[in-house]
Amino acid sequence: MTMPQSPIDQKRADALGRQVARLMLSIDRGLLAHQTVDFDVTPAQKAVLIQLETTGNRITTLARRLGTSKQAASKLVQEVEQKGLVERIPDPNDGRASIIQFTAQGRAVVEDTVSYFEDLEDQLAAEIGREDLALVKAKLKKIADFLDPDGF
Amino acid sequence: MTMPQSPIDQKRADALGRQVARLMLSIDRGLLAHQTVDFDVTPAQKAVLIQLETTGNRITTLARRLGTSKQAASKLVQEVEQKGLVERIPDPNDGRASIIQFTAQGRAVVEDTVSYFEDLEDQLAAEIGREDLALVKAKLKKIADFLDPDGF
DNA sequence: CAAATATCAGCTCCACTGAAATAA
DNA sequence: CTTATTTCAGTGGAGCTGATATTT
Repeated sequence: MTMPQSPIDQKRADALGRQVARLMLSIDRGLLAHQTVDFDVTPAQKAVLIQLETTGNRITTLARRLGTSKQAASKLVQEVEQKGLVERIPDPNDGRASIIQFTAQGRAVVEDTVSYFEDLEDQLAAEIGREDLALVKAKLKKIADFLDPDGF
Repeated sequence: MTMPQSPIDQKRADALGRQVARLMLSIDRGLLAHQTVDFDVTPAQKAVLIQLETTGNRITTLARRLGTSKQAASKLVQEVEQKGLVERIPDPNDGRASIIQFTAQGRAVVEDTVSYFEDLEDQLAAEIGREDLALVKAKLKKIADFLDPDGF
């Protein structure tokens, strides 16, 4: 793993972006390994589940948050619906619109994911210390808010 | 931005993964905005440029690092080659193999990216303090090494 | 001849878009 | 007429497998 590197490659390896990308990949793989059932969702479908609030959202809202067209969002919701994770219910206040909601199964996946992150953070607290982890989380949030004030 | 949320949505929003994902997106967008020239590389092509060392690599090495088949890697290299960012030179020690190297233009892109990260880290140091940034970077590296010992 | 390197050809899935239809 | 949504048709990205050429 530790090979001789050119100075510029060393800089590239040490860059903040590299560590963040590695972390992202690890978190993703860890989550996949944690799921007892294989839900077999594509990355875009997963993004829908991430952006969907447990209180329910409209297609238009999802499309805006996903940064895609309503058509694409609609199709992705359809796919996730067929997997039994969400359902559409007619909006009682607007006959044209529908509300996308988690099914009981979908909500269970969300709760499972939350518990994964709680476990992960426990592990990391054991590794680097609870105070340092809290500090890292706080600073990451501050950085993310600074770089992306309107972010999700 | 601050809307009433269900407790579980609050937990989801606060999870480490969320902050890391936001950061990842911001870094990506910032890099795109920083590039004066539009190189118009696809995400997969960008992954090639990230994994390629300035000392040059073989297709087989790239394929392993990218986690794809050699065929897929070969195709991506071809595409990036057509954009003038890398070139193939025959391996002097192995007539079967070739070495993928950055062209002068490709190397300029790498150096530009490194300078982007240096600027970004200066900005972040101004925002959260140089010591805290150093600590965050060190802890992130430790976390990444812990979760992904064989990582890139 | 067997193994390694790389490429070519053909195929599939995914994600997205624009245009058009429907309903409120 | 505008808004929300869905369906249809098409596009490009990204990956795979199988077959082939070349060199070691």
